[in-house]
Amino acid sequence: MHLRRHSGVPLYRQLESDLLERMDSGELGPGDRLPPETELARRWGVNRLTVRQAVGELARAGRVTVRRGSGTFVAHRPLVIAVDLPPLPMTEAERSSSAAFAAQDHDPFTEVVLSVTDDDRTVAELGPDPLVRVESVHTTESGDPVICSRYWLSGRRFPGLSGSLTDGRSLYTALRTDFGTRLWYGWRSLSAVAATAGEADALDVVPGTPLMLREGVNVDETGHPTVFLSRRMRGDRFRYVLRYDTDG
Amino acid sequence: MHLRRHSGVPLYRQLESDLLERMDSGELGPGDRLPPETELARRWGVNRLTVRQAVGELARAGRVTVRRGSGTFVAHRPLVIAVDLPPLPMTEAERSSSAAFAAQDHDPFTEVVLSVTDDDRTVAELGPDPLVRVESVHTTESGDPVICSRYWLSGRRFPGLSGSLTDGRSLYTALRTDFGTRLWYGWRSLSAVAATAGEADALDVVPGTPLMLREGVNVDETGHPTVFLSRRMRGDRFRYVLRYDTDG
DNA sequence: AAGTGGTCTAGACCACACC
DNA sequence: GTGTGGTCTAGACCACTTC
Repeated sequence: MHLRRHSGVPLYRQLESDLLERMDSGELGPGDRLPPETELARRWGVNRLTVRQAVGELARAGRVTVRRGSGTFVAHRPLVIAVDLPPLPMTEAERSSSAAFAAQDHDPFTEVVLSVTDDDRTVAELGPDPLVRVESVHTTESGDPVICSRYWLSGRRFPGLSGSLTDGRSLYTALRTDFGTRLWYGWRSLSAVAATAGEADALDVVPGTPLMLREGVNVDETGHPTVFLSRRMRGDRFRYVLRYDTDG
Repeated sequence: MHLRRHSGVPLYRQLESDLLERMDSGELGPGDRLPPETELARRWGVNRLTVRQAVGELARAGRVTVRRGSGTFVAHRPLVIAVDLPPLPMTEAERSSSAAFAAQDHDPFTEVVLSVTDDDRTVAELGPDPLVRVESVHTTESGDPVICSRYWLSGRRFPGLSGSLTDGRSLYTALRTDFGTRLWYGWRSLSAVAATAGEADALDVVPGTPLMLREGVNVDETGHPTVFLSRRMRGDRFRYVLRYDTDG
């Protein structure tokens, strides 16, 4: 690996990427100890503080575990503990996402589609079709970006989707009016993650800021999984509330 | 304000506390610009990097907004957007929290009570009684601390609670066996926050790591709010799953 | 004792925002 | 242009873990 100085990409981000690649390729496995910071600095020809900045980002992202006096270790693949809530009644996806903001008399967000791109990634949930990825940012009335979303859909089922999204319509509106597809909630999951550099940029926060990650699948009328979505919300701006009936 | 060097408390934490106090006292109000980093460094007699470390923590915690080239500003009180889920049936708090881990045949966590202390704080939700605060840490079978919890209860209603918790019993067990109180879910909320220094220490992560914050109230048989709880879970280890019935 | 990460300094240059 | 935060360096000392 070689570092490119003055390339516009900070050195510590390049180091971070390098370490991530090594972890993803298996060169560095879970439980392995990283070389000491002084050694990494020497090997890369950078200052130790620069190394520390890279390692700090990885630590907040949960990819490494730092143990003072002992070393920095590749984190084990997290054993994710899924907490299942009781099944909820299936509701129409678009309508109920607005209905959730009961106190408002209109949608408090402006959604702007940033890009519609072909994606070679496939999502098992949606089958083997080539996917189209839609990226958008939601902004409050006062102009703060607070949500960034990614949607994946079958490119085969929704040909020419990008043309439907150029006039500022939301994805769900386009799917209903141009393709006659109405969507319903399939499942949702909630967790907490650190903002990457790109997400931090879009949401106007510093990298590492806690975001609430909401992933899920929307299904069509026949129950077929149709849209996979991944939404990140500023953790300090959103709160999911579960109320329990106290009549029992 | 004066800084104490070599006091065991890092300088940047002292700066952080000082800025927080000024924000909480109203001396620095929402939207106000902080003095430039160079000015803060000069005024406090520390290096600019030390100031930056303090400001970085505040930024990840959402207390300040950093704008490159323009300044650092006190964040506005976040307009929290509450997303209400449909009401769920009230269930017994202890039983269903274990039942949520359906795949397991036993509770996968060990809960250790760290402290039981009187607290002059009051929680409106629980009434005017003086409160007792219980702190605990939950550990997985492999020994990883993954949850830290705080509970607040009426000290008047549960006198001598600390004596009931010394033998390793869980709070709910103690309340049932020693006080005859069974608890039920009232409400819960979910959001994402940054780990403070203390939480980071308890959960073996670096400060600023995203945690899932779950707050709520448990009620007794009569529906009376009885326990306020605040639980922080490692964001990379927990995932809440909501399933929707697809039979409709 | 040796090695690790944690904190802190002094100084430099750069990119961006605002006037 | 001036001022702001963003990045980076060289060097130092400390606290903790491990042997």
